[in-house]
Amino acid sequence: MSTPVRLLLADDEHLIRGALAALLSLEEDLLVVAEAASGPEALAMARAHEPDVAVLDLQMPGADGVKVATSLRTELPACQVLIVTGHGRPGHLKRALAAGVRGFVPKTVSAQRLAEIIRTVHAGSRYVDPELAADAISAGDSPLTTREAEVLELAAEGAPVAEIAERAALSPGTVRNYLSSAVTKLGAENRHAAVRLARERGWV
Amino acid sequence: MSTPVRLLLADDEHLIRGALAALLSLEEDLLVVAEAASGPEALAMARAHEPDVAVLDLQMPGADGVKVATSLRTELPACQVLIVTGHGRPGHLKRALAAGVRGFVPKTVSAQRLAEIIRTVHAGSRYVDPELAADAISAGDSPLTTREAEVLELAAEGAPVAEIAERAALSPGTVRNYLSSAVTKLGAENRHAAVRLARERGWV
DNA sequence: CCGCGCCTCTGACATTTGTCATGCCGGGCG
DNA sequence: CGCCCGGCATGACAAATGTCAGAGGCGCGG
Repeated sequence: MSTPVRLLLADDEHLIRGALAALLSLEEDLLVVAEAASGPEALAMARAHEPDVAVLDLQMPGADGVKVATSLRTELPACQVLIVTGHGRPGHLKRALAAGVRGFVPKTVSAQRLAEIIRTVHAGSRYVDPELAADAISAGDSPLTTREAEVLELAAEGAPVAEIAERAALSPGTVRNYLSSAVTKLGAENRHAAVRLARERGWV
Repeated sequence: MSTPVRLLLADDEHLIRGALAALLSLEEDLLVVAEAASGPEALAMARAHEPDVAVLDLQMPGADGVKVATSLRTELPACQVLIVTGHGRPGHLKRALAAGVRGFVPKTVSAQRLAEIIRTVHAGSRYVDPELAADAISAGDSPLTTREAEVLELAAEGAPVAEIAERAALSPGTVRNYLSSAVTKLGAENRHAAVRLARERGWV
């Protein structure tokens, strides 16, 4: 155990981040070199400190964990990314993995486990929480086409068809068609239930 | 400082709870005597250990922090309740205060501050995060009547009017009237936007 | 006691949806 | 090359929603 693993912690909740930093610092082979409270800040900190492992919260102001991971992938290829999340939605895991994230764990793990996982990730292996993985597999891939997902996303705010049509530069009729097919594919009662379902599965 | 303040920590995120317990234990006058990961568990722990202060997360499985606080109020009047929350919605604060909660803080505070606030609450004072308080004041009271809120809540899942009517034991026409008046009061485009608004303000 | 606000319902109407059939275009694939 | 799929659109019809007017009952405060 020569040089310690240099960590970047990013989470918008001060309480959590501070507590985490303190706990991880107790581990002799881990060293927290930077902390951030938002996506952009995390990126800046990473550039400045070049950590070995970045522990990112999935939901942060500015840019979410996956977006930050994507940027890091090209800017600091040597830095492994580990995503920590409160409520893990299946789709997020998929997106994260696609972005080159090496680890994905829920906040329900203990600090002990997290430390181990950080070491695992730093060693070059991947680690995905078994339960989240199972969810992701059972949820399967999104059956929605690009446009269907796009329209569904716009519908999420409860906007009427006319507004969605305008914002998506589509005819109102087309919007209704997409909405309709999305609703059918998801087996939902109506567009709003469809939005809920798609959200739950992380497809939007 | 003769006897330490006995604490109950309740949060469904292991990582946070553990980290918090460790950090707060560093304070000489604070002692974590029990931990819980859900509403019911928190209640059981409180009964078993009779803590001086209960630090509860707002969102927990089973029963949320406010519900737990309400129960504690009658069962353990000596136990002061402090609510910690991730995203503080104005309405929640109001509900919490009405339930006899003594403190309400966002997770963005530092552990240091939290320790101080715990002491404040234990001493019998109240503490509410200034920013959340400002939000709550500017958001004002809910303009919705009991039934309007009730119906809106049922509508939140995207259920059709017929189902809402059945679940609320009302006639479909009445449901539509309530929905309509709620939508007007909130200045929303339609029921779904109304649900979003009411949620943001913590009125549902 | 009277009025007011809330709860409840009905009926009617305009508008917004959901659903379906149908058509055109363009890109990939056997 | 021909076919199918996805994107895009129209038109038409049925069903769900939003909006209004009106009306009876109940409880509370002036």
